[in-house]
Amino acid sequence: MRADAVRGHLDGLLLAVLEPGPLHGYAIIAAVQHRSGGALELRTGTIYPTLQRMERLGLLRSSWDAVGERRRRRYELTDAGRRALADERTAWQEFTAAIGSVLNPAT
Amino acid sequence: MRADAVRGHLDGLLLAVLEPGPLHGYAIIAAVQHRSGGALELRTGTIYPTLQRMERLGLLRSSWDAVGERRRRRYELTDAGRRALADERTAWQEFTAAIGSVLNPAT
DNA sequence: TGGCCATGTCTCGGCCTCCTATGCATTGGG
DNA sequence: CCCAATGCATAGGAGGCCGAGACATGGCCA
Repeated sequence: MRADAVRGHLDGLLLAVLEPGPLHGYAIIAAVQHRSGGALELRTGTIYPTLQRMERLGLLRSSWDAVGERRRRRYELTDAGRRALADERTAWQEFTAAIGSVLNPAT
Repeated sequence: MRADAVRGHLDGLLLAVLEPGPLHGYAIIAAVQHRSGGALELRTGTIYPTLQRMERLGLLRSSWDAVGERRRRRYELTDAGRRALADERTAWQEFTAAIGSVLNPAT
């Protein structure tokens, strides 16, 4: 599948994989890949700016997580993020219904 | 719904509405809007360059259709276009399965 | 012990694709 | 008589993801 097919749905993906609990960037990529059955391979150049933007919007909260000398940034959902995730799920339903009914008309 | 949400799926939409028979540009927009239940409103600035590109690719064939003094360009699928439509439908299934399983995990 | 790969975060430029705005022509209605 | 709807077309702009690369740590293996 074209890797950039996630365009417009990236926020929902990130919110969804963060729903069960906090993750850091690399783990987010792995979680998306795992939950999509290997189909979606996000790039670091894609998600880091997006995570920062989502934090600016108040959907995520981040903190540094020290693992020995190594540090990694741990992202977790805010309440606004959970609401945004619900909205993304609704929008996804409407989106697939709209495109799907054009692509495969019921008639 | 965000109007530019069709990004990446526009070709499939156009191929799909042309499947039953030839249409001209304005009618294509109306067909997409109708079949999507009013959710998808494409713009002329979006579809005309796309139709030209798809014709260059051999997916469509066009001819001038005279209605009195007015002329309009009638687009129809080629065999390659029908194959491309089948591919788009397969890709759509894989796409929705991938995003959907991340957004709403079975577990 | 030295090097390489995996892990991990981050930035910048580029490009694809769709949008907005605009122009132009014909036809019909108020 | 003018404006709206129909109809085609182009140009410029912008958003969002990608590719490439920089940089640092830690583990493995020769």
